[in-house]
Amino acid sequence: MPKFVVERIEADPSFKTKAYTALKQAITEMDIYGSKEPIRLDERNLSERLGISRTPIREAMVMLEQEGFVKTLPRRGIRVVRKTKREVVEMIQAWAALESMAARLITKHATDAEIASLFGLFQDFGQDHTPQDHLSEYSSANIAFHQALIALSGSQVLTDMTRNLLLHVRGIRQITIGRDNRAERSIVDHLSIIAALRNRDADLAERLARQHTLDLADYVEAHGDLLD
Amino acid sequence: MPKFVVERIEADPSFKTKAYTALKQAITEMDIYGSKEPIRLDERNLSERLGISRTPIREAMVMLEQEGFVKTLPRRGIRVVRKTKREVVEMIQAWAALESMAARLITKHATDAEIASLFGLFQDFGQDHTPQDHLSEYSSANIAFHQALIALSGSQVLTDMTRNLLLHVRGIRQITIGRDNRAERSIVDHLSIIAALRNRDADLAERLARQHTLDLADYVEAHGDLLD
DNA sequence: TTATGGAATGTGGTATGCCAGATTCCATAA
DNA sequence: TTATGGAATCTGGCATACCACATTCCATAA
Repeated sequence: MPKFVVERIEADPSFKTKAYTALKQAITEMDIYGSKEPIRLDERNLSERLGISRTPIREAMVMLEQEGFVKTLPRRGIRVVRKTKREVVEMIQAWAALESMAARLITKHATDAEIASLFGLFQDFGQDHTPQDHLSEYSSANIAFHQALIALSGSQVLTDMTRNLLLHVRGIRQITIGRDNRAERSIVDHLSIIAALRNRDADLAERLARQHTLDLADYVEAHGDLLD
Repeated sequence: MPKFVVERIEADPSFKTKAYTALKQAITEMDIYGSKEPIRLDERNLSERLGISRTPIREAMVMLEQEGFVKTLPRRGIRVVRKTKREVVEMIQAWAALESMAARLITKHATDAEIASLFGLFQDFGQDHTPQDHLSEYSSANIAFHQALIALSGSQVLTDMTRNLLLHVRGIRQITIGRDNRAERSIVDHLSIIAALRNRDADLAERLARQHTLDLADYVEAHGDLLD
C-alpha cells in the first residue's frame, strides 16, 4: 500500500519573533565595549528600518530587556546594556555552576559515542594551526565546545539557561582569550574534562568543569578593568 | 547648618509592570496541577478586569512567556504552562547547581553574622511546632531558607536566575514535602549545610547543598507521576 | 555675555481598530 | 440521523494615533 506523505505546515514566525532575532543578533555582534558613550536604540527608527510597526518591535524589546541585553528608560530612550565587571564575573560563576552540573549529568546519561564526539571540536587545531594565530576562530570553537558539552547533559533547561550567559560573556571572552596563552591552557583543560567524562568520574568531571570556568571568572576579576 | 532633605521621587510602575506583577502572582498562586484541562487566559477579558488596554497586557504576557509561565498559541489562546516531570526535574537540577555555587561563594565572602542569620529561619519549628503539622507554613519557610542562602552569596545573578526556578518548583514542592518525613530530613540537611558554611568548608558546603536539592530531583523523578 | 523660561521636539507608554486565521455553531441536504 | 459547509464568532498579531514626560533649543532680559 502506497504511503501518503505530508509534512506539517509551519507558520511563518511572527514579526515579533523576527524583530527579536534580528535585534538580538545585531546587538551580540556589535562591539559593545569598544566605546564609552551610551548606545541608543530608537523604536521609530527601527520600525522604519525593519519595515514593521512599533508594536512587534516593542514586544521584541521587552524580551531583550528581560534577557538583559537592553534597558529602556521611559521617555529617555532604549540603551544597549554594558555589563559591569561584577556582573560579568557573576555570570561566569553561574555558567560554571550550570556547566559543572552538566558534566555530572553527562557521566550518568551520555553514551561513549556522544562523549567522544566532543573531541571532534578540537581536531582543527594542531601544530600547523595553533589557536594563538586564529584567536577569533578559536574563540568561536571554544564557545561551541562549551555549548556542545552542556547540550550533552540532555537537559534542555541547562542548555537554555546557559545560552544567554555565553552570549553576554562572549564579547569579554574574545578579549581575554588572547592573553597569557589562555587559549592553549584552555585546550588542555578541555581535554582533561573529556577524559573525566569518559571515565564516568562524576566528581572529577564536575570539579574540572567548574574550576576551568571559575578560572576565567578570576581572570576577569583581576584583569577585566576594561569594564566599568 | 540645617540640612535640606529630599528623597528621590519614584515614578509609578508602568501598566506593563503592574500587569506583569498581577498576572504572575495570580498564576503562581493558583493550583495549576489540580486539574487537567488547559487553563486559558484571554487578553480582552484581562484587559477589562485589570482596567487597562490590551497593549500593556500583551507586553506582560511576553515577559511571562519568556519566563515559562504561559504559552501563547496564535489565534488559539494563551495557556498557563504545566511543566512536565522531566522539566521539573531539570529545573531542580539547575537549582541545585546554582545553589551549590552560592554555598561555595558564601564560604569565601559572607560574614559569620550573615551565616548565623540563616539559623533564624528555623527557630519557629521545634517540638511544639513540628513541620508535619504545618506543612504549608513549613514549605514557605523552606523556600525562604533557600532564597536567603542564595542571596547570601552576594551574587545578584544567582539570585535572579534562581527566583523563577523556585517559583516553578513551588507547586510541586508543596506536594512532595508532606511525604516520607521529607520535612524533618530537610531541616537536618539545612543545618548540616549551615555548619559547613560556618566552618568555611567550600567543598563540603557545596556538596551538601547540591546533594540536598538533587535528592529532591530524584524524589520527583521517582514519585512525581502526578505530572505529565 | 549669561541666565532664564517656555516653546518645539523627541521618545516611550497606552488605547484603539482592523486583520486573518481558528473555532464554533447551525442550517441544509443526503 | 448524520455529514457537510459556510456563516458567525473568537482571538492573538499588527498598525496607528495620541498622550505625557524629558530633553533640547532659542528668544529674551538682566
